[in-house]
Amino acid sequence: MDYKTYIAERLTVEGVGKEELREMIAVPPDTSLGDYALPCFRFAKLMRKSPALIAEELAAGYRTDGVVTAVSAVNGYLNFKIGRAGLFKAFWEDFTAAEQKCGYGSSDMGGGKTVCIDYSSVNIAKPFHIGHLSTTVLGGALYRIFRYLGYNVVGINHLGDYGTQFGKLISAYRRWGDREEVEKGGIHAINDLYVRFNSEATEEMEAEARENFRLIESGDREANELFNWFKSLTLDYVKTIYDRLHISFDSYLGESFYIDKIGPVVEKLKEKGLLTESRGAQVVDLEAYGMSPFIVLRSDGASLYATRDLAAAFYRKETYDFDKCLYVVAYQQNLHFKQLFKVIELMGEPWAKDLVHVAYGMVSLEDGAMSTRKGKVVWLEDVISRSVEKAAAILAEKNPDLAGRTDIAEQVGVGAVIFGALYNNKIKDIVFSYDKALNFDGETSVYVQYTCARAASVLAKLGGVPLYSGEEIDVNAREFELVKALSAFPDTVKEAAKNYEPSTVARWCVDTAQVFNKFYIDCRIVNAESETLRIFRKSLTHATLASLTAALALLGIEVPEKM
RNA sequence: GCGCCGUUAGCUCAAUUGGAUAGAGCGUUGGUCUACGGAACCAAAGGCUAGGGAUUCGAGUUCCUUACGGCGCACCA
Repeated sequence: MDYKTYIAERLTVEGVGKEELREMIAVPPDTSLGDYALPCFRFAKLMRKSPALIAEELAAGYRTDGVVTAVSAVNGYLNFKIGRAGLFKAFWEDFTAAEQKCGYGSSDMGGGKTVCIDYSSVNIAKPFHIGHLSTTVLGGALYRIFRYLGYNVVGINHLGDYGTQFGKLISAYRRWGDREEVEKGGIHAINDLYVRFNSEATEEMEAEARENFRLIESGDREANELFNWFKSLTLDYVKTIYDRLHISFDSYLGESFYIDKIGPVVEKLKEKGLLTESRGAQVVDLEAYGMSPFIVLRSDGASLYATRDLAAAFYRKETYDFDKCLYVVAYQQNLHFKQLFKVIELMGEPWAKDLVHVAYGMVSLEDGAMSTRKGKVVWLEDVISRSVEKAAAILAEKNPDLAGRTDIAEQVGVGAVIFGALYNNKIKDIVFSYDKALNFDGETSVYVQYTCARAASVLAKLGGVPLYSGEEIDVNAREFELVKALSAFPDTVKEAAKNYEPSTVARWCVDTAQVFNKFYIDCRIVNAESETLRIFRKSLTHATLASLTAALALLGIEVPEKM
């Protein structure tokens, strides 16, 4: 049991539930005040007494024991001191119990409920640029975090595989393309053709492109052969990147899949009387909600991206009966999702409230916005390979005799790219620079991995020493800090899920690594002063390594044993 | 013009969702190894939390307002 729960269960405040009390318990800014604290100000109105008096009365009424050894009332705060002896015991029980299930910090709070996560969602024929990194690693991290909390998770790559751009691509290929060149150059060769078409296109060529797209739709064999070839080249390409980033999906159903599912949804909109005609298009009027109309069908009768999203939402609800459906998409599309969710709500679907737009910030370059058409882009595979090259170079210098250097460089280099994208609040905009992306110093995954390697190295030296088995121990300040940091991990994972914010986990990794390094500097582990202490510190080191490894794994980052 | 988001140390960012003296990293300056990995650790300097108002025991956090920046606002995705 964790300390917050322990304290809450032994407190009685009239009119306040145990769960609410637990939520209110905070960690004081200074350990000398106490280890946990309950601010009593909120009770003042209810009880018609001053917070200071309430805190004093609660302090007087609290029975201390071996776990909570002292309570004190200071300025309206009720402060609790946790007994240093026996402190580790409680943590260790939690830790080992969880280790035997799915790992420390895991939980069954999801109860098998389903969460759909729409993320990464690549466009056919377009290479990955740095702007795609956020949705990919954010989605991947949320996927693993929810799974760790006992949810059934469905990862969906909503492929952009429908639209006139594919007609353009076919036109471009037929004009300038060459089978061998495309096979050799892969997706970048395709992209070059597309870029060229956009810069050289005349009215005539645009018309031809529209015709080519119509051919794809109507099932023309040659057009579809070409399109499917582009599609498979794209999927092969993105899978190599997903493999390196440790990302996977349960579904690759793209926009084209929903074309024949649009009809019934449009019918339903009609039935509900939501569809009106405006400027020749079929729309849902959202003026009453301060939004522009949601266009369902264009004036030529064709569907739009929004229509396919609508059909996809219904399909997902029917197929997976999700408890939540997340869309990990940049905030650029705030309005689109607000409209989409509102339309579903207006259709009378109660699950409209379970749709969540997980919005994140935009990436730009130091000299402005990226532009594929202008060729002003940073490709993701370049960033990854430069990061891995840098890791390899440092490894060759610092640890030239290390076995398996190639794999370790991959773990370190790729980890740095992922971690960099997950460390800050997702809503923040990012100005990409290689300097920052390839930074291995300070608050980085490299620091955390290095800390793990240190821990692993110590553990290797302690092979024969048993793990902790319940002895009473005096815990010093450094050790205590570490136990406290480790104890915070389960709540950290839950908070990350609640706010759809993996950075919470990334922050915890760095904080905990810092605390461990201080402990490591100040406390002898291998040559501890006594056997009891050696067992205890080994166990603490073991728990740190296991927790950090689990936390990084949630983010998609591996931990090398040596580096 | 309207809407949404952002603004915290020189730079990049945190802040337990309204709590006690706003914390880290980078950079700068100065230190620490005859102990387990120096990709480490310690210390110093650096803040009117963009400006102004309001709410209350208490505001970086909530509300109003101004400024600056980003994004969006009808048949692209």
